Amino acid sequence: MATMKEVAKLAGVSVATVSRVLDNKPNVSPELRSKVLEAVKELSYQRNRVARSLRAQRSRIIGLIISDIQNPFFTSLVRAVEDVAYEHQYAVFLCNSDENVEKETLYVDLMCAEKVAGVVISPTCETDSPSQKLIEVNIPVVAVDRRMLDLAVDTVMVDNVGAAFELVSHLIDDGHRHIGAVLGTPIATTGHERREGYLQAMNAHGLPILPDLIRTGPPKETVGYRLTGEFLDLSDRPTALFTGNNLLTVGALRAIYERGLRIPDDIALGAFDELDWMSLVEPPLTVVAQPTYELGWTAADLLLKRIEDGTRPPQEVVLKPTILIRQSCAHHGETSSLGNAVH
Amino acid sequence: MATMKEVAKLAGVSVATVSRVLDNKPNVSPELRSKVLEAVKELSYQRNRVARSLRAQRSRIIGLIISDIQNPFFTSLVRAVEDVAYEHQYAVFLCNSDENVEKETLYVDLMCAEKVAGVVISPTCETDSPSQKLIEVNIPVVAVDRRMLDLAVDTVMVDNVGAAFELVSHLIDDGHRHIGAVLGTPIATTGHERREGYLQAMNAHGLPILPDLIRTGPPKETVGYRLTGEFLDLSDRPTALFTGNNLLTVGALRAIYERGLRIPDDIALGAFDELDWMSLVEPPLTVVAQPTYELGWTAADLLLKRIEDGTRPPQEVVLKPTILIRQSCAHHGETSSLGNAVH
DNA sequence: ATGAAAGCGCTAACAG
DNA sequence: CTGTTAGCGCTTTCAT
Repeated sequence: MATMKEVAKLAGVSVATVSRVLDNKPNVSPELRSKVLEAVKELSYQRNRVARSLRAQRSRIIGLIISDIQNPFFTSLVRAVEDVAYEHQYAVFLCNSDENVEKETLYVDLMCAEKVAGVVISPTCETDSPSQKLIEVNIPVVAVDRRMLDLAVDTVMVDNVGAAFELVSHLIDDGHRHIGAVLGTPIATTGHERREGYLQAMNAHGLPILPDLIRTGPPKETVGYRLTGEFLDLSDRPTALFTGNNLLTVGALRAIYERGLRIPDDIALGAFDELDWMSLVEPPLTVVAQPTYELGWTAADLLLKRIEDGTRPPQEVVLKPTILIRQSCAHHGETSSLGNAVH
Repeated sequence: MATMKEVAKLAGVSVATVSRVLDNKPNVSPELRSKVLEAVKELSYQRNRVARSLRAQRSRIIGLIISDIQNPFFTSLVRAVEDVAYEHQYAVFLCNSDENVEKETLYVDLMCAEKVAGVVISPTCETDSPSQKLIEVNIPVVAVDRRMLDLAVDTVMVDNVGAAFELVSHLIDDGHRHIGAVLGTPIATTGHERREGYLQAMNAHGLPILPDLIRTGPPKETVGYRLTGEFLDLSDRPTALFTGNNLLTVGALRAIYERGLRIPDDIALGAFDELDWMSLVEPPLTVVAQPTYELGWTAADLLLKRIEDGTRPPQEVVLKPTILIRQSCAHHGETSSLGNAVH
C-alpha cells in the first residue's frame, strides 16, 4: 500500500501538504490541492490509521465491554453502538467479560494498550471497577445498563426501580399476595434496583416482605432454574413469580414446564426483559421491555460527546422501559383462555 | 502511562534490553532480566500496542465482518470468533455490513487502514467481492457461511445442499407434493445452494419443478412475509413451505398467522436455521439447525493458522447441520395434536 | 550479552 | 502558502 511520502512525491509536494489536503485544512492553494487529490486517487492511497493513532496518542476506536453478546439483551445495544461509531468513522472492539472481573480487567488493559478513544461498558461490579484505570489514563468511559458507584462517569440506564414496581404492582392488582422474586445478585445495579422495586411495591400495597420469597444469584439460566425450583417445591408455593432478567426467566420457565405446572393457573409470571419469542410462547409472557437499542445509542452518543469535550460534567440518562401486559399474569384464581396466541 | 524508555531508565538498561525481556528472548543475563521485570512492575508498564503495530506493520486485531449482529444466526458465531481471539490475545473489530456491498467495502478499507492481522467475513456477494483488496494487501481472509467464488481463501460452511435436500425430502415423505420455496437471492451462496437442495429433493422423488413454487428475494423478514403471502394467496396454494433462512421464516410465520392459517394443517413448514424459540412456539417448528458456534470457532482457528503460516493451501471445511423434526411438518392431511408443546 | 540508532507513517510546530 | 523536521513508542539490525 502507498504511503503519504509516495503521494507527496507523485504530486511534487511535501508530505505536510498532503496531510493538510487530507485534513481539509484551509491554507493550501487550489492547484496543489488538486495535484494531491489526483495522486491520492492514482495510488488509491489510504491513510494508515495505526500511524495516525501513534502520532495522536489515541486511536479512532471505541471499546465496547459487555458481559456476553450471546445474551439477547446486549445484541441490539451492541448494534446501536456500532451504528453510531460507523457514522463517525470509529471502529469498535467487542469484548465479552462474562461477568468476570478478571476478564474485564484484561480487556480494560487492552483498551489502554490500544489507546482507544473511549469505552462503553456494562460493568460487572458497582465498586472497585477495573474501569478506574481508564479514568486514570484519561480514556472517557460511559457506563450502560449498570452504575459504577465510585466513579464519576456518564451513565445510561433504565428506571429499574420504577419498572419493577409497576410490574409487581400489576401482579398484586391481579390478586396475588404471595409473590416470589427471582433476582440477580445485588452486586450489580440491576439486581438490587429491581429488588428495591419489588420491595416498594409490596410495601405500597401493605403486603408483608417474606425473606423466604426473595432469592438471588448470578444472573444465569441455571440459577433461575434452581431458584425457581426452590420456590415451586415450597409447601406454601407462591402464586406468582417476578423474574429479574431474561436469563433468569428462561431458567424459571424450564423449572415450571419440567414440573408440568401451567402458567398462569398454577403460577403466574411477570418478567424483566423482553425477548422476541416471549409473545409467541403459550401463554405469551407479561414483561418489562427495555429500550435496548436506545440504551446503546445514547451511550455511544454520550461517549462521542465526551471524547470531543472532556470537560462536560458527567451525566446520567434514565430511559423508560415499557410494560407489556400479556397472558402470563392473569387474575389469581381465574383460568386463562387457551387457543393460539401467536401474532 | 509509562513508556519503555522510562522502564529502561529505571532499570538502568537500554530499551533494546527491555524489549528483549518482554519478548522472552534468550540472550539476556538473569540480573538484567530481573531488574527489568522489577521496573516493569514498579511502573505497571504495559506495552503500547499501537506503536508495536506500526513497527510490525500489522496489528494484533482480527476483523469480523458479518451482515448483522442482530441476526441471531451470527450471534454465537461472533462469540466463537471472540473466544478464539481472546485466547490468543487478539482484539476483534465487529463490523455490520447489512448485506450492503458499499458498507462492506468501507469496512474492508478500514481493515486495511488499521492493518489488521486477518479478517473473518461472511461475504455479501460471491463474486467481485470487496475482499479482493484484502488479498492484494496480503491480509489473510477466511470466508464463513458463504463462499467467494473468485478468491482462493479458506472457507467454512455447512452442507447447505445436503441439509435442504433432507429437509425437503422429509416434507415429501410426509405426503407433500406441492411445496413452495421461500429463498434468499442466489447471489449469496446460501441462497442458491439451498435452492439446489430443494431442486434435487424434488427431482429425486420424481416431482415436477414448478417455477411458480420457487420465490426468492433478499433474506429479510419483510421479503419472507411478502413471498409467503404470494404463495398463500395462490388459488392452488402449496401444502407445505420450505423457508431458506431464519429471517425469511419469521416473515413467513407472520404472513401465515395474519391469515389465520394453521400450521401444519393448512400449511406445513420446514425452515432453515434454528432459533431459541422455535421449539417453544405452537406448533414447534421443524428446522435445520446450524452449528453456528463451531462455524465461528473453526473460521477463527483457520485464520490464526493462516496468519502464522501464509503458505498453507486454502482449505474448505464443511460442517454438518442437524435436522430437528418437530410438529410443524406433520403428515399431509392429518391433524396434529394440540396441547402445550413447550419443554 | 548489551546498546545505539534507524525507521515504521504520520502530524504539527516552526521557518521561510 | 509551503516545506523541513522532530518525534509518537516500539523492534531490530548492527556494532561492540
